[in-house]
Amino acid sequence: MLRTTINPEDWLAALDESGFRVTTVQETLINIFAHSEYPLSAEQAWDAARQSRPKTGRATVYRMVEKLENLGLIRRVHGYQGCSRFVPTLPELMMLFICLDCGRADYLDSQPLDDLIQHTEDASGHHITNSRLELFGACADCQQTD
Amino acid sequence: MLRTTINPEDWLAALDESGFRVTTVQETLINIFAHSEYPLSAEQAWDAARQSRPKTGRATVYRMVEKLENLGLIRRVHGYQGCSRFVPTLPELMMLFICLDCGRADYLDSQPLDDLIQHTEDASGHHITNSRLELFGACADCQQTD
DNA sequence: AACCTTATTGATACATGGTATCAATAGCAA
DNA sequence: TTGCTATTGATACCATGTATCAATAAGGTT
Repeated sequence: MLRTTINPEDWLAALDESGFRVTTVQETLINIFAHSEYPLSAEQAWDAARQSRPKTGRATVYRMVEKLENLGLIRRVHGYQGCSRFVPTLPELMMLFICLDCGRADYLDSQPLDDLIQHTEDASGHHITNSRLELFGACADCQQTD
Repeated sequence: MLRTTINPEDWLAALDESGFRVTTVQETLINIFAHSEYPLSAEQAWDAARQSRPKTGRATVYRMVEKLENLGLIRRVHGYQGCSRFVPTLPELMMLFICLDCGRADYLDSQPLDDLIQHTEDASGHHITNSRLELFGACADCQQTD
């Protein structure tokens, strides 16, 4: 399962450029999210953060998750063990596939989705500003091991 | 904005056929959901139910919402004022558009989504069993009144 | 390097949305 | 009508996320 690389440095730079202070909590959480193959909840991120930084506060993690989501660095996964898990965002790869077997996320080129949106705008007359597409099933790897 | 008709009788029949008892709470809630143009939360449905049936319990409404969702009669709308609002399901119309202006839901023919899924399966090797597509923006009506 | 300003943090209390429990009620089949 | 039991309503409870506020620490200034 192919994963385009995510660079934690870029995320810290994005925070810096947005006028936020760069802190150790941020570094910790960014590394956790950027390196996880699986959707993570804020609670899971909190657990992970305290392993390397024990006094990390719970509210802080929730605040950071919100900030990262607002900056578009992570995105929420809906309908997979609730709606409170997040995966890193990969620009240009807005189609998300989650394997219901191994739980890993795969990112797919969004051109088909762009085409679908264009087609739908033409057909319906609605102006579409935002979309969410999530696909679930068995990934190529898990089908072979079944 | 076109809406295919929803028949509450069919919903009651679906409950009956699934082996559930047909009760007055069910009738009340089914009518509420089947006739709403807007995504409704369980809490909103509870408020609506008590107007015609004052002693309706909160837990009962949550249970019914879960049951209707499991039966595929209503579906959850994600990312519109949280993730806890529901709209009636229209078979064959799985593409959901929500107007961020007036809040109404529109249902679109799902053929483009079926095509996208087929294309993605071929391209990625994943087996897709489930999908969620939601589109947001300004509906045709609201664009004219702006 | 020491200082200042203020964004960020951590601890706590709180709010919201949803669930478990269980006695009372009401479908429905005999 | 009766009896069985699914469903309901009231309550207490739990999980997830948020508001508050004093303490801390970024990072610019001197």
